[in-house]
Amino acid sequence: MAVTIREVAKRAGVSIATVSRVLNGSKPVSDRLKQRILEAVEETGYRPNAVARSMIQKKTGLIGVIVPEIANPYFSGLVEGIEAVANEWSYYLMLAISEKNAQRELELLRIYQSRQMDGILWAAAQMDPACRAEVEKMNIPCVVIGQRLEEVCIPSAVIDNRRASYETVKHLIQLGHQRIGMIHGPLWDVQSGKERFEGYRQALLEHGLPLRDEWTAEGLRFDVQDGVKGMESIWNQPERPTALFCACDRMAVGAMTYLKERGVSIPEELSVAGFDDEELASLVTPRLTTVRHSPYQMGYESARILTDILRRKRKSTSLTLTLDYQVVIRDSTATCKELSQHWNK
Amino acid sequence: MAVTIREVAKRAGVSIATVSRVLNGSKPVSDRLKQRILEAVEETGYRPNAVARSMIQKKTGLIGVIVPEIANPYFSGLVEGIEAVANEWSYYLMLAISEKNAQRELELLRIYQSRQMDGILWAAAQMDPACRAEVEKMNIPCVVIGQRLEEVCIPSAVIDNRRASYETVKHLIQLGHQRIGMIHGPLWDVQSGKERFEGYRQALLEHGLPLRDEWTAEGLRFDVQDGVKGMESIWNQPERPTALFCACDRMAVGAMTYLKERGVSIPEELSVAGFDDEELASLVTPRLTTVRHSPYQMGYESARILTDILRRKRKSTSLTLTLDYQVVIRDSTATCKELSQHWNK
DNA sequence: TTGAAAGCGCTAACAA
DNA sequence: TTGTTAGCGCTTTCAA
Repeated sequence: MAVTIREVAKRAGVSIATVSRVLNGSKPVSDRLKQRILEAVEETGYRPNAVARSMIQKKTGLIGVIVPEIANPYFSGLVEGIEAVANEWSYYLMLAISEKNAQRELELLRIYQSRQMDGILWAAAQMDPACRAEVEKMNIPCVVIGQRLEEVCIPSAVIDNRRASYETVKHLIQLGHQRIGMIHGPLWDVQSGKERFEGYRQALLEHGLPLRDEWTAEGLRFDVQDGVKGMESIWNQPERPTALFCACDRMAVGAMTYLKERGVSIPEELSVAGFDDEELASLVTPRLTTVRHSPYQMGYESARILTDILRRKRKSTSLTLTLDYQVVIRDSTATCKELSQHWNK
Repeated sequence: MAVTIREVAKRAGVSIATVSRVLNGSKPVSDRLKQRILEAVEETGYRPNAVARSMIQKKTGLIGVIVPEIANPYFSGLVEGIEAVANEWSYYLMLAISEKNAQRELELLRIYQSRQMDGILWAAAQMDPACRAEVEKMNIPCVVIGQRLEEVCIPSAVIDNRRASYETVKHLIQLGHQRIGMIHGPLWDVQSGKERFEGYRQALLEHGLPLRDEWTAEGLRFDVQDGVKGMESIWNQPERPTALFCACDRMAVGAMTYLKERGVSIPEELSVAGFDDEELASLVTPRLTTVRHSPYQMGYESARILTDILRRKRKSTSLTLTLDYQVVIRDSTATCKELSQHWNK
């Protein structure tokens, strides 16, 4: 049996209320008793039961975090940013992984309600109707990360994936590329899948360039292997693109790996651009042109919004915080060879 | 105010005990009442208060996890492995980051006791005496990850870092290298710092090779920058090593980056080996020789030990689980040039 | 099969 | 300044 406040009180010869007051500094207690109580605490190794306290105070000091996965620098960076804010305001985190499974996400939202989280941070890959309904009717403040939710009264933090993709593809176009392919993610993934693809699509359309199925490939897991496979299918087309945009750096690196193994030189024969600017991007050869954004900052800002709400510094109403990004041009993209040959004529 | 069991009971016209019995299936309840209660639950959107339940049952179903950092593939892999086990046995996780700060680790151990964790998983970078004392006297089962604790009665999971380093350096020696340097981590980091350095040291000594200060460098953060700086100081020595062992892949990649920028070819002019085999290792050029081990498995196995203890399938006594590793030879290490020249004479 | 009532360990209102 | 006591929301005896 763990030591309780009763035992400490008995040992110090005071009432449990006095012990509580000393430990919480909630009311003045004479130095003499304080001394005795502190000694009794020390002797018994008493640790106040935070569960009992939560029960009375109707708050747990806990923030529930839901991420699709964690062994991915994007989400681990996110969690790190969240942890920084939690630490700052003395909140503690519960962490669960949804595996991008809507059923599981719903279950987790319910479990976090049951467990009386003070707030919830939810990095949602998609936005399932049942989950959305749950979040809307739930009476725990929740910030959704990576999903715009303007129609409902839930704050969220995102980056403008579509615009970032658009700009990256535009960079390729400005280098003279006319045949631009893409390895994209699953389109049900609203943020990194759909929006990034749409930005690509829009850039091509607006510049009157062809959007050809043979030059696009879908990867389901945003990993290196997706990039290898995607590149293989694209590279085996009779007519090849001169530039490739990938929905994430890992896909881009996979594509580069495929090409390197075949002695295709980058960017001479194919320009490649990625997205995310993870550490990897500047370590591969050639260094990857990509979109830099900060998952840490995303986590930090989302958690700030949540703690602001919890501290009643802010209302829990609709709000979409759009964070910055930056297209970082490195060595994997270059002027289109065909174009320069054209000039040389 | 959130809905309580009282409200559900009133609505269904039964006692709160009956509601509890239906929701927990703890005792038989007539179908008629069961029906009414389930409806009332549905109508009110009642979510049982898990905090109140924990209070009575004296268990929370929570596992407290402490890691030094999370935006690092080693620890995020670890957490993923832990999560898999937690999920399997319906435990939930609390996650906190210690930033390798012993003071903070102690605080976290106490907070987790206060918060009534059923068990604790602690990835300790060092082993501070105060923390060790806390863990020993604590009456919550704890598994320490990455620290051998045979003297105390605490289970732990580790890999044999010293032996893995030894073997990697031996691989370099077998390639004919006689002048072998190392970029190591801080020596207070028992696992990745001290043990890996000792393995290197032992290999040199046993083979009668020189251990020279000018060929070793210490990095404090196990990052790419540590590798760049370390390589710089080593490469600027009048006499240079022909091979380099690094305490982690990032350091190795940093060293390679430094050399590449100076047009030094790897492995011709310098063989480089790393440790960890993170994804990065097989994506850089040349692909890195390194030590493969699995943080996921480490997390999984540690969590298994803990859940076994919690399910009373295992006693909470001393036990050190040593996981496997494997030296993966790739393209960044090759026969010592000086040796082959020697042969060619 | 059901209900009444006694706590779990603590905080906070009320009394002294 | 200190102690007494009433719960927080639930599970689990015990009795009916």
